[in-house]
Amino acid sequence: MKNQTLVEKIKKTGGRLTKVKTALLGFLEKEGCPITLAQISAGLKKAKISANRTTIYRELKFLVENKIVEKIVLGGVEYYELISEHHHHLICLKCRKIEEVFLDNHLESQEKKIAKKSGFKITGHALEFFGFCKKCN
Amino acid sequence: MKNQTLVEKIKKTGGRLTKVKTALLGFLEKEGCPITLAQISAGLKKAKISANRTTIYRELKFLVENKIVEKIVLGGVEYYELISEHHHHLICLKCRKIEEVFLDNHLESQEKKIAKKSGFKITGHALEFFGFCKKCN
DNA sequence: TTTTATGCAAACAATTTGCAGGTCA
DNA sequence: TGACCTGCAAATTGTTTGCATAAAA
Repeated sequence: MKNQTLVEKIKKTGGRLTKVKTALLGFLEKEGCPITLAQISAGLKKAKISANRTTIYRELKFLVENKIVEKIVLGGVEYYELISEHHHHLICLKCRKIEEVFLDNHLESQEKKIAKKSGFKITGHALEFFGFCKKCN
Repeated sequence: MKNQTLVEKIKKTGGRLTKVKTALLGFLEKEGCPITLAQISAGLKKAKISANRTTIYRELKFLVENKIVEKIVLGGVEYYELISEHHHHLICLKCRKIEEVFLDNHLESQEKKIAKKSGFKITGHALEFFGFCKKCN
């Protein structure tokens, strides 16, 4: 884990910088895109940090509750990713590769229109694109 | 179940118009928005169609496989809805009410832009808006 | 009558909890 | 040291399967 703000965030929660937490955050940071619990588990094992499955569940729960990590569902599969600037996802339906997408705030006008029509107060949105990546196409 | 095309769709699959299937489709039709398995289960029970949980799982699986019903995940919760014209969802974070939203601008220009930039061939997208409905706000 | 649907119990899988011992600050 | 973290086993929850029976076509 290189990101200093992450260390600060953990400290603020009262949590400790344990071996597993450090490795887990480092892995999420390195990947830079949403990854599954299975990938996390495998990644830690590969890095010789053989954390128990229970511990990983607990650690992820802690990170999600403290708004350091976000749990998202893409195409029916659960992923975890570090919380960062608002963005969307581009998912390959074949190899499951996931890329981040940044839009030039194009949904705001839509949101306003929908809010007016429906009476909802809109606080956020989620947008994913599905398709096939360069390799798989 | 009033929709005749649904009956036709079922016939085409070789499936039978059983008591449970009829009630299940009728319920999805009546609701007109995504509902959870628990809601389905409760709804059937209320209508005096006490289907076993196993049966509901199997029935929904059948309907999803035959592209009559779609399984979606909104804010971490699984829902089922009848497959219909492409649309998006508006979800109340408090009472969980879900409304359908139809956009005039179908994100096509965005998709083209992203496709060009990323090399992905984009085949679809999912968009949800979160907020608070008129009552809860 | 023949094939598919259903219910029950049991199997299976995923996730959570209790507790004893280990680790970090 | 004292509070938190970890691993193990057991409990819980959610979903699927095997099999005998009931119902649709």
